[in-house]
Amino acid sequence: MEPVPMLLAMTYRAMGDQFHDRLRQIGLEPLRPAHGYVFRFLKERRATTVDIGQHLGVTKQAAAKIVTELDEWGYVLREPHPTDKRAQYVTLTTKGRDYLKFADNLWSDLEAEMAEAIGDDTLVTIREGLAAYLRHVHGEDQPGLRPVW
Amino acid sequence: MEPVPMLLAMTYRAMGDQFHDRLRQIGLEPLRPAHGYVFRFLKERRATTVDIGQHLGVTKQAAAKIVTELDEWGYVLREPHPTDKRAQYVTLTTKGRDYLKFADNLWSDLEAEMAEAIGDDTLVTIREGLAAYLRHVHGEDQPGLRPVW
DNA sequence: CAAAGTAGTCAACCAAGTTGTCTAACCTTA
DNA sequence: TAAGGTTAGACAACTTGGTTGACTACTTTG
Repeated sequence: MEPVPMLLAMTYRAMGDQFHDRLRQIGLEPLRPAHGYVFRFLKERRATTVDIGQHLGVTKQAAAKIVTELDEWGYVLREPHPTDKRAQYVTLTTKGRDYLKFADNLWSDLEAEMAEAIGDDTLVTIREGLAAYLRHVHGEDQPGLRPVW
Repeated sequence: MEPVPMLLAMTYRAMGDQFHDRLRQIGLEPLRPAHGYVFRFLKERRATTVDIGQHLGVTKQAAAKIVTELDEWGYVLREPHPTDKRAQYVTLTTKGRDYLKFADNLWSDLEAEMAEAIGDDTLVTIREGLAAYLRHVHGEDQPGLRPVW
């Protein structure tokens, strides 16, 4: 019997590959997973580079590289922090929000197909089961998002 | 609602981190995931470097590096292929088998804890659900194992 | 107000992959 | 059975995406 993490890794890759394929099929430039996760993070809150690094589970330097890329490509911009002169808030541009919206739709499609393949209730159970495990292991604070192969 | 792949990635990492921590707590040198996956692959079959690369989802050159490491560390050895003079079979040494056995016990422990945290039946559903999805997407041939961050 | 801590940047480095090239051996197939 | 295409493995150069370390400017705390 295969260990659960292998199943997780394979499924992660399978879904990611499909996502990636369809994105470029449509002609939208396929960013890396990290970029998408940054968008999603910024959608809900204002955040500094350090915050982003923490969320992704990488160093602030690595996060800074990603933010710089996204900035150059026009998906985010940096604005001065209102009270802390060292810091900057990174925020989504309209282009960034549009990309996220589009990607979310694509994810929905993929999940719908998954639900069709394995059953709606099964998918719900997977979702909730994994979430529950993460809460159990990590309590409140989010774990690193990056898989570390 | 978070996309499923994020949950997969976070869970993969959470379990992997725990595994890693306990391994070194015990004093056993913690190899990388790829090494463990190679052991598991070799347990069941004789395989060449190319086979291993395919299984992991990397190029044969990348696989060759891993095999060389494992060889130097004494976990595997290469023996001549009986009929094909170009090829070599990679096989587990006793040290390799011992490591695998140990790691498997550790995985069992972790899964048992997971089962306790989220319920036995939930874990079974996750297992079978993911496996079913993979069959649905990939048919018979195994997908690449490496997550590709 | 001094000391310790933090955000961001720069630079050097490293790990783990990639592509490309080559040789020797293998597999048609005509 | 020779010829042309394919394959296993090795070697080398390179790319990617991270790391650690050092430093400045600013902030927080005692």
